[in-house]
Amino acid sequence: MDHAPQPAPVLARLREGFERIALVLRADLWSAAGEAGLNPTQAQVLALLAARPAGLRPKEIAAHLAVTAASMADTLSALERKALLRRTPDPADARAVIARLTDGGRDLGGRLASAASQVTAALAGLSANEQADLLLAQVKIIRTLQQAGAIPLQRLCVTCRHFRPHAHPGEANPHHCAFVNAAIGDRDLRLDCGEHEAADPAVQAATWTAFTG
Amino acid sequence: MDHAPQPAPVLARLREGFERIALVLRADLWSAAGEAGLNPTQAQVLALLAARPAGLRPKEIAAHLAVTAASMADTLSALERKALLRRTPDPADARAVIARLTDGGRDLGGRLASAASQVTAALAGLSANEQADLLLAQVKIIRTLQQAGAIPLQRLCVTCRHFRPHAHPGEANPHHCAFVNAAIGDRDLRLDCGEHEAADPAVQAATWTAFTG
DNA sequence: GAGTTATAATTAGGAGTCCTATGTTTTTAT
DNA sequence: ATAAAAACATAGGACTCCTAATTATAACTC
Repeated sequence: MDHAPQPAPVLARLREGFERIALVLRADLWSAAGEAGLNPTQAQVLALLAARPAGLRPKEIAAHLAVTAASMADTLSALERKALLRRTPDPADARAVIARLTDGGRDLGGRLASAASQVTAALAGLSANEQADLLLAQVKIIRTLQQAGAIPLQRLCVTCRHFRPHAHPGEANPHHCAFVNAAIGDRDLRLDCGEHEAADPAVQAATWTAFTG
Repeated sequence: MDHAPQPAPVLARLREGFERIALVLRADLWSAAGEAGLNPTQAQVLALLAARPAGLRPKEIAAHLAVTAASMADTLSALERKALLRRTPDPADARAVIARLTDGGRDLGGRLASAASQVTAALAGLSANEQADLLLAQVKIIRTLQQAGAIPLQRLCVTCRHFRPHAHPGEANPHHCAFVNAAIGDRDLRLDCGEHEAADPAVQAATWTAFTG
């Protein structure tokens, strides 16, 4: 009869795994940002806005990074001081503001978004199939989080009106993106596509069924 | 001829996925910690030490959480002020100190480690197979990070001298843990086992080959 | 064994995140 | 028209997190 300590349930261990990896991501961010004279939060804002040429409102940025709007105001002021970002009035709403990167900010943000990372290096050790499965799992998790309201709307292929799941059954790249008019596979799925256009809720549900079915 | 923007390579998108999930983890940590009057860093220390009854040195804690020893001294002082932690001299080294949780700290740390989380809820939406595959991918990533020196030594099954990969070939739980003397499957792999004892490097390599091969 | 170098921890000083609460302005609802 | 709601900013405060310097001990080197 064994009396081993009770192992944590699998869900808790999976969360633990994400937490371990998250710590490395944060460390990577510190080193990449530090070289540019920034801190992690500033770097995250830059990387986010580099993918959003039209800019975002402070409130939206705060939601994406899971901080309050007041905290984000601090960070935006810091970035504005460094001439990496500009806040301009929103013509559509006189209360609001749009935060956009300056040319320098866009440069730096792009570099940060594609900076080398120890996590990226570790991911390279997985096989192509493992990478595809992992991306698929991430898409499922992120979609669930989005549906639960835990994160703002994400620009995922699987919620996009251009996405046609299993349009090419049996082939290596079974899905299709009507925007680029090309066949794509699981490993090509995007998490933040600049061309994303949200499909109708009903269409999204049907797409999801077809995608996972 | 299409001129769509170049999609980020799959490794960058996988990292992006981890970053999204990491943000939710951080938000979860804020809410769980906030109810206890703590902040995320303090909560992480508590959760880490709750699994280490023997305590850890400040330097080790700092390495686990990827901050400097100086920063960790701040946090340990804060926790000591709240009577959740005590620092005692290390008998083996008069320069050093051992940080251990008080009874109250252990209580709280245990509760934080198993607190509800939006990520856990999202993970519940994956099938049992997907969960096992995801855990397996995490183990591979974490082991690679460990080997690269990006994170301190982790107490993984796959580096433990009690672990016998594929000791029961063909069965649902093919592996075996000699410590608890029980068959275990991929979904039972632990990331921070209290009973972990590191195997010899040569044995670790052989175990890994047998495990993945 | 004496002297040098390395290590563990902390403190000091400063920048900056991040919170809650409050205030200001504009929009929307009644 | 008035009230309620929303977007942003500021104020005040706790605390993280960094680098650099300090103290004490340990571990080498000759």
